[in-house]
Order: sequence, then structure tokens, then C-alpha cells
Amino acid sequence: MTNIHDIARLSGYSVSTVSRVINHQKYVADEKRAKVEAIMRQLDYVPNRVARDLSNGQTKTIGVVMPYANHPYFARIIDGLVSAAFAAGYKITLLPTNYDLTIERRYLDQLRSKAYDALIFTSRSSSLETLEKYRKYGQIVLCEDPGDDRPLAAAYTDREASYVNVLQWAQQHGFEKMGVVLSRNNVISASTRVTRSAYQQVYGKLDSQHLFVGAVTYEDGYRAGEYFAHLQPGVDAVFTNGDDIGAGVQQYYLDHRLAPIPTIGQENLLSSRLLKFSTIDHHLEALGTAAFKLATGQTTTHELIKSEFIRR
Amino acid sequence: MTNIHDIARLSGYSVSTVSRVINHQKYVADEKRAKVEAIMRQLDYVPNRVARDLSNGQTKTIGVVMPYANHPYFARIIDGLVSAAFAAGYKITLLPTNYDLTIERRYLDQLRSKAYDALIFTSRSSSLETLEKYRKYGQIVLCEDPGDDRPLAAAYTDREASYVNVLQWAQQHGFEKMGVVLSRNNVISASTRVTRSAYQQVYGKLDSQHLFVGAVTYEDGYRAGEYFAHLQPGVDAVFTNGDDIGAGVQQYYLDHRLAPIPTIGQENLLSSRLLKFSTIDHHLEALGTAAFKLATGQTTTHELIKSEFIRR
DNA sequence: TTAAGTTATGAAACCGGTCCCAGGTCAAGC
DNA sequence: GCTTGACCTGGGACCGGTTTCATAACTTAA
Repeated sequence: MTNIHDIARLSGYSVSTVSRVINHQKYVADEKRAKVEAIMRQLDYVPNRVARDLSNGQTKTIGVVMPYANHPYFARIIDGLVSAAFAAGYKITLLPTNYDLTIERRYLDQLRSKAYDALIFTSRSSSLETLEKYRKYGQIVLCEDPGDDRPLAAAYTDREASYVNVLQWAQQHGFEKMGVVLSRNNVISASTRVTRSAYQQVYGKLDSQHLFVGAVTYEDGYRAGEYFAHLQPGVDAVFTNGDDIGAGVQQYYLDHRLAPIPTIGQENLLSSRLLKFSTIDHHLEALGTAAFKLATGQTTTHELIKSEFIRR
Repeated sequence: MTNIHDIARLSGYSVSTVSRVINHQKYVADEKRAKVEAIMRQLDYVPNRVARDLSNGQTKTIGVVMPYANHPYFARIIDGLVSAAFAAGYKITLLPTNYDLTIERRYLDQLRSKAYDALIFTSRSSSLETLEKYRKYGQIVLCEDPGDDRPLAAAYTDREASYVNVLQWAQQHGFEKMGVVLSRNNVISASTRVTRSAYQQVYGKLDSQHLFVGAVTYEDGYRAGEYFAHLQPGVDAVFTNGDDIGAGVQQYYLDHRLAPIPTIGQENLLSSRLLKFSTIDHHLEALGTAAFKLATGQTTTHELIKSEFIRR
């Protein structure tokens, strides 16, 4: 493989001069520039990316940590991320964790090893303290509100406000017994925490009977539908953590010829459109774009993306 | 940032010895190994990834070329890819092209510059000849059948067989006037070419009246539905290039209180399940996994993934 | 005429690792 | 006692770039 030294030797000029030509710097005589360029073209030379990265101390690559890639929530964020990164000449590397803490730690160590310029956590299992510890090795961006005074950049949607807003709307429309579907029931999951909080503000204490935990896919939603359909006393509406899950809930009722159950989804996917139920569009592409900008900036700013309630 | 030389200096041993310790090679005295490890731990040392990559001449990174990330077709492939890559200790970098030839060329040059060990084309605009030219710089994997005697690795689904199979099934069930929806109408798109060929085998020449081109999203499908609904004489079924597009077709008929139009989708997404129309599951995750294995292998094998017809 | 600034160039250090090779110790086998 | 081979160690070349710095020629303004 031909390298910069070959070009230097063949052109008769120094490596420094060739480097200047490569990087379009000034202070190179026109004739020499032309000759060097000619030889580079002739030898079909392309500078080695890794060597440049080593010398420059940066890779122009950003790691995106997520539990899995095939979920619409993460897919939409990634979409925004990839577009923004492309426009800025950065690369996006996908880092699946399956919610495994050890794996997350591995990615943090890769940040230390300079494999990425920054890490974006679209979801996390590690504590904020852990993440802060790694902050000095590169920018770290969260996709949730870490709270004030945290030295971490974050892009997030105004989940709580939008949830409260939606739940109040539901309450005003006479839905008093609201079922809730969540993915995970731990403290770290921002979505879980915020949903509980919003529910509390509107409906008061969340009866555990009204809660279905562990829903990620359509099938899970179907099971949630089954659960609520058999609940006595029942619920009169269901607030879900995703459109596909909401579609599952509705479909269970449909399949069993029960009266349709009003459902609220999230993400504004095709499923809520087809089944015509209300949803919250968190504008996740915008979230991804914002997260990318924070990842390349040096600030620890917080960026709020407005959610949109879509009534159907 | 502390580096291997610091560790060497502080431990009193040579860089070579420290390197051996890092890489768990033998021929290091136990005491020295222990001491070096202690110092590395003490200084919180992690070897620089980029430097290792440069020295090793490989990045353990694979670039995945695709038009855009947010389409379910590519999302499913990426999902399989990411899982397989993770299991093998490789990283996946997303390379969007928006079908731009220049951008594709850029990624090929990045392969030359050793930024990736291999490139996987989930879709391409470049000619096979161009890709073959870059083969010497790293493994190149296609997600389509490049034909025999091509020195390129490829993982693909048996599209043509499954299309013929499905169309014959439809014909046997009395559907004689089959509409067809395609994304793009060029020769390079494998999907387009194969659909046309399969149609020809079953129904004979494709009447351009029966063809709707330019569908990628649900909305496009909706427009296709509008087109076919107004067509005189009409079609009695529609073969689409994706479930979401099929959903759009069906929804147009539904919204306008027309008799439902039998539709065939692809990818087995939630939308075809919700609207209960038949679809072809190409097992795209398996395709991604196979593509990854080809990317890391040195062979130019072709790998066929069986498609599955799901009747509803 | 001279000091200061601009342009041009290459040597060499540096980024942070891997690995080949030469040299040395030590125990087993003959 | 000598050869052989396994074990251990460090020097230094190498991967392929960037960048600092010293040097020099050539302008330009005072």
C-alpha cells in the first residue's frame, strides 16, 4: 500500500510538503503542488484514515449507545443522528447494550481509549455518577433530563409536561380509570419515572392493578390488552409507552369483539394512524439531531424538544 | 493522557514487556506482569484504540452503505448486522447515501483509506464494475444477487422465486389484473428488476398502466391506492414493494369506502398484520447476519436466505 | 539600507501502539 | 560437559500520518 513517504520520495519533495498538499494548506509552490497531486493521482493514493486519526487525536466518530437497534423509538433517534452526523462529516457507530451494565461499561472504556470522540446514550443502565466519571474522556450526551447541576449534556423531550397534558385531556373527556403500560419498572428508565410522576399529578396514586409492566413490542401490547380486558373492575382507557404496544392493546379488544378501548400511544407511528388512536409525537429525529450537535459541541447545555399531542 | 511509554517508564520495564502484558501474551515473568498490571490499574490506563488499529492494520469496523436508515427494510437488515457484529467484537458504522453516487464513491474511498475492514452494500447506485475495482482494498458484500462469476461476496433472499410463487398463487386464486408498486424504476435496483421479471413469467408483459413507481412510504402507498382506484379498467389486486406501502394502498380504498383491494406486501411488518393482508417475509435480520459473516470472512461466497410467504 | 514580514521548504519529533529480532538464562537430554 | 530448546527481556523499526521549528529567499515599508 502506498503511503505518504512513497509520494514524497517519488516526487522528490519532503513528507511535510506532501502533507501540506494533502491538507490544502498554503505555503506550497504551485508547481510542486501540481507535481505532488499528479503523483498522488497516478499512484491512486489515499491517505490512511487511521493514521490521521491517531495524529489528530480524534476520530470524527460518535458512538451511540442503545439497548437494541430494531425498536422504532431508537430507530427514529438514530435516523436524526445519522443525518446530522453525515452533514457534519462525522460517522455514527451503533453500540447495542441489551441493557447490560457490563457492556455499557465496555463502551465507556472505548471512549477512554479514544475510539470515539463522544458517546450518546439514548438509554442507560449506568448511574449518572458513573457517566460523569467518564466525562473527562470525551463528551457524553444523554437523551433524558439528568436534572440540574449535572455536568452532562442532554437532549430530551418535555415528556412530563406532555404526559400531564395528555392525561388531563383524557380526564376532562371522562376517562377516569386509566390503565398504564410501561416497558420497565426501574428508577433509571426516564420514561417509567416520568410516566408515574405525570400520572400521580393527574390521577393521584397509581393503583398497581392499573399498571402493566414489561411491554416493548406489539405482542407485549396484545398481552397488556388481554390483561386489561379481564381486569375487574376494568379500565376505560389505556396510556401506553408506544404506538405498536397501543396497537396490540387495541387489537386484543378487536379480536375478541370487545368494545374498542380508547388508547393513547407514543411516537406517532403508522400503527396509531392505521388504528386511528391518539398519540404523542416526541419528534425523535429532532432529538437525535440535537443530541448530535451536543456531542460535537463542548458545552454541557440541555436541549428541550417539544412533544406534540396528536388527537385522533 | 497516559500511554504505554509512561507505564513502561514507571514500571521500570520495557515497552515491549508492557505490550505483552496488555495483550496477555506469554513469556512475561509473573512478578513483572503483576507489577505492570498494578501500575496500569493505578494510572487508570487504557490502550489507545486508534494506535492499535494503525499498527494492526485493521479497525474491526464495518461500514454499512444504505440510502437511509429510517426505512424498515434497512432497519431490519441493520438489526441483524449489529447483533452479529457485536457477537464478533466488530463495530458497525452507518453510511447513508440517499442514492447519491458521489457519496457512495466517498465511502469506497474510505474503504481504501482503511477506515473500514469491509463495506456492506444493502443497496447500491454504483455499477458492479466499480465495486469490483475496489474489492482489492477490502471485502465488499452485496445484498443482492450479483450473478455468477462476480468476484463479490453477496447475501440475498430468493426474491425472484418467492415473487413468482406468490404471483402464481394469486393467479390461481383468480386475480388476473395485478397492479404493481415499485420504489424505483432503474436497472440497478435489484428489487425492481426482479419484480418485473417475476411478473413477466407469471402474467406476461407488464402493462405500464398497471405499474406505479416511486413508492417508499405509507403516503406513497396511499397515492398508489388513489391511482389504482381511479384506473379504468381497474386492477383486482396489488403487489407492493413493502407492507407500509401496501397499507397505504388499502387505506385509500378504506377511506373512500371502496371495496377492499387484496394486497400483497413485503417484510412482514406490523402494518400488514393489523390490516391482515398477505406478505413476504424476507427474513432480513438473517440477511444482515449472513452479510456480516461474509464481510469478515475472506470468501466471495454467495449466501441465499429463504423468503417466506405469509398468507392472510 | 535595513528591519520586518511573507512565503517556501525539509528535518525530525510526535501520536501510541505492535512485533521482529538479537541476546541472555536455565533446565533437560545425551 | 555440551547441545538443545523453552522462557524471558528490551531495543528499535514500523504503522502512516501531522506539526513544530529552524532556515532561507524574497518583498515591502520606513
